[in-house]
Amino acid sequence: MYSIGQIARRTGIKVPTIRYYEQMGLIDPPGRSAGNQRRYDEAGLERLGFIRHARALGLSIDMIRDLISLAQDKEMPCDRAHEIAAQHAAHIRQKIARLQRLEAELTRIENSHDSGTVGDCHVLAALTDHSLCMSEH
Amino acid sequence: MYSIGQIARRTGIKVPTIRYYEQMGLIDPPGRSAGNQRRYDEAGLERLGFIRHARALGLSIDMIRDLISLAQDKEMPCDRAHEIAAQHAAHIRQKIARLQRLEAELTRIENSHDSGTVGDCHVLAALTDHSLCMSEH
DNA sequence: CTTGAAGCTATAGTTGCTAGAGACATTAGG
DNA sequence: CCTAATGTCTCTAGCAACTATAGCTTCAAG
Ligand SMILES: [Zn+2]
Ligand SMILES: [Zn+2]
Ligand SMILES: [Zn+2]
Ligand SMILES: [Zn+2]
Repeated sequence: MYSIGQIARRTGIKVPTIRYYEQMGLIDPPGRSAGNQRRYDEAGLERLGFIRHARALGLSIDMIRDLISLAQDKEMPCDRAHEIAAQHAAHIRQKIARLQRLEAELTRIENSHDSGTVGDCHVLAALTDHSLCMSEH
Repeated sequence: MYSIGQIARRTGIKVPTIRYYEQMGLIDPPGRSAGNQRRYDEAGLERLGFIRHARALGLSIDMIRDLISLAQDKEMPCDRAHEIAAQHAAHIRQKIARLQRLEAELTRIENSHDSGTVGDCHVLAALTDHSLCMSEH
């Protein structure tokens, strides 16, 4: 039996975050000590490890809840898990593409040197005026 | 004189967002009609255009507020503007790098095929266990 | 002068936590 | 066994940058 602090140390998830995950329904409410403190078993530890890794990979709380519920029955087909992963990967790729467009514009803006006063600052002009941009973003 | 709705249409910023920007101190509170409705002039329109483009480039409200205040005096040196832009570009580059690491892992996970049941799903296993990952993320 | 669209304020919800307050529980040392 | 230090409890509020709703007032066209 682990206290919430021990679980926090072992998983690297902060104590309030663990309570938050419980509130969000990602973990089953654990048993309690005589004094009403949470006591976790190995299953709880494992579950939190899963959540930690899934969050580190960028999955949302909702996706994680779905994955957990469909992982309950080992006999079920896992298509939905693949679907969630693919959907998330697509989302990440979109984000990357958008950020790369921003990065290109920002690099261009960064490299435009000027006389050094606000009045004719190329950086400020470029931030103001999208028509100076080379692409959409 | 433009109403808030006209400004919204011209800038592509939603009406509640314009009011929010006013509350955040990004735009000077505009004059009001006899019936207490906001009335904007060209300066207000231009300011909102600046905010819109800066937000589209990913700058935070705080950065934008700083840029606006330092752009007030045309005679001042613009070093700080360059600094803010560079700082933001660096931040975007960091984000891209992190997302690319995630993307690599997710692609690997996506491409791992399996028998199709939850019990031995490679996707679920990979999401659970970081030791199956090829890199940090 | 009426009516429907647009505007007003204030409040709450979104996401994924994080930080505090104030009270109670546990544990290690003496 | 007692005490002090640390840990844990619940509840509430805050972050960023909006978005949505409710209930009301104002505007502009016909
Ligand atoms: Zn400059
Ligand atoms: Zn642009
Ligand atoms: Zn599978
Ligand atoms: Zn991993």
